[in-house]
Amino acid sequence: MINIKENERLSMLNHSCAHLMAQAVKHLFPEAKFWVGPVIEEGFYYDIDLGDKVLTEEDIPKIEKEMKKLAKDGKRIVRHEISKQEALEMFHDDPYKIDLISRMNEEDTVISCYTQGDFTDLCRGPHVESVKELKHFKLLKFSGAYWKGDAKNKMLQRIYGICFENEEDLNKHLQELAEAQERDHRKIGKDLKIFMSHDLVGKGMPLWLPNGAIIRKELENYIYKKEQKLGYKHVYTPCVGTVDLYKTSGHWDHYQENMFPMMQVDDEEFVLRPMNCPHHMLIYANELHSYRDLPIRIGEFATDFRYEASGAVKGLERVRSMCQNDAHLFVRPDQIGEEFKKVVELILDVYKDFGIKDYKFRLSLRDPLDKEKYFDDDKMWNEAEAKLREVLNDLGVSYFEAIGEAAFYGPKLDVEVKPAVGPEITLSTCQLDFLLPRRFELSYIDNEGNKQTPVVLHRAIFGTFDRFTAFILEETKGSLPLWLSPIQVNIIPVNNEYHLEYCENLQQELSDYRTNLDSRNEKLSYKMRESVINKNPITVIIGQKEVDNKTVSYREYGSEDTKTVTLDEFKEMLSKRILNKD
RNA sequence: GCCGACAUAGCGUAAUUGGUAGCGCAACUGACUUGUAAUCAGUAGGUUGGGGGUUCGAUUCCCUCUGUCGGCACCA
Repeated sequence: MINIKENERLSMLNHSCAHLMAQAVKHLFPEAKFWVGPVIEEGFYYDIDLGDKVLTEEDIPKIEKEMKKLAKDGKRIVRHEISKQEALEMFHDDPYKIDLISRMNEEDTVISCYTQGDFTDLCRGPHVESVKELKHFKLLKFSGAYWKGDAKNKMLQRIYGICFENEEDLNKHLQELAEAQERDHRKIGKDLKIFMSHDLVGKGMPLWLPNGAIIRKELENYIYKKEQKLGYKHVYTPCVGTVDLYKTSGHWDHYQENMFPMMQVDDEEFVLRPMNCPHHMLIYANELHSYRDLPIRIGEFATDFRYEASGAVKGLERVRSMCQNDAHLFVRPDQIGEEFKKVVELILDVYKDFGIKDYKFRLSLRDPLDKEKYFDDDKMWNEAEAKLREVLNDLGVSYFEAIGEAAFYGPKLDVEVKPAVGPEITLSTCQLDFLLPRRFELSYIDNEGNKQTPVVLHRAIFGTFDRFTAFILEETKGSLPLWLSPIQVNIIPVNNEYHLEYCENLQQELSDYRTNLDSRNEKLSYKMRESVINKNPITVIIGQKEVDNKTVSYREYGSEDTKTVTLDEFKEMLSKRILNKD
């Protein structure tokens, strides 16, 4: 999918198109006042205050029509540079522009505006020469958006659109958007019977169907083995904890609103756990540790519950009950670099196995001005952030920094990916934490017999099994690799009367694999169609030829060729592909 | 949570300017016994998401709840 922002010409086109849209909106709704209209990866948007007018579905084509009309008039787009005083006068009746202008620094900012016909907008530019260049656009969606991105502010109306150089590019893009809907994990999850939900169970509480359960189990086995080899110790801990547990960790203060409400039982107070760090901290504290024992790596496939905002819930991607591929690494300060490196290497190793290539590392830092969210200890933060940066630079991975994205207890490295529909999500994470070990008074004994506080790395490779499954369904368009596929081999006899017995024996021979024998009284082409629709990776066809020659004929998903091999060759092919995560 | 839209059989959909709903696939029964993306015939399946209101009459109009979708905000 094209990134408009990365292309200079398209950026200019889209930004100009935002102005054209604003002009059209102003014509149709003269009371409109405009906030900002930036270019984004997906095109452009404009945030607009329309007073009491609420945009409807019917308004969008009207705006588009007006835009086309304006583009046809072909007015030139003219830049003026003005002083701050002039700008304040020019936009005196527009509180949004006044807000923007008054925050501009007169000395080092040139204030410019652009005029096209009867419409002038405050803007840095640059723009195309004339509105007549803006002919191949589409308004895509509209919604509410808080002024300045702050939920405490008034909600403005936002219209999204995209503009291209020519009609072919536009149509191609619209086609791609339609195709993205097809790979949405919610659609695939329904079609392939991977998960469901039900009103009676509740929002954001997916039910994993048998096919989904197989995928999840395979993922669990896969990562469990990897973690075992890396010295992780796996544990099981309860899904509830006392309120005091989370008061100790600090989560209660920070996330109470996003936890399921407290349960009072007799004189005790419990919550469904939203994360597992406190439980793991206490497991660490259960023993006295020598500096020689560290690092200690405690892992768990842990079900957590978070009362996510109703508007945030989405398929398996953002849920209220989830299972984390969680682990906490208790390390000495001198081990941070090495352990962190191992986690990043594990992430890269896993992504390679899954063929995930399109991701970004984000170094998530605190916002030093946000004293409310972030634990107030500059020394600790500076140390942690410097350490993390150092580790990343040593590793040589490219990353970008994001202020205000850290956890309350420390900075983190997040891996960001783009789902078929919607904004980027975090898949994997590794977080550096100097705070919780202090809160839980964790310690180890150093080589001089003194108590020291360990450092904790919180990490999740898959993130949650839920989200990872969602992502992998979209990556593969539901055509899962053999090792993950709920049904690995679908066997179709040409004729039940003559070939079924051979098929049954074959199924016996393949008992190490997940097979299905389709013995319904239907035509081969009918069953083949279904096998393809279900995205079975391998469909075996057994007819008289195979029975006579004692062979196996099979077709792979996405191919129309049939290969015929001996049973041994077939088994070897299966085991090889599964081993290679092919 | 906020703004907006939507909710018809297991799934995908049609229709009703207010007179209680059709179709395709799937399911079931029977026939057909099949060589690589749909064999034929028949049967059954709906409180039109829940509740309330307006009305002689509501699936259609209004309110409300729940859920879904697109964004915004949030995301330990």
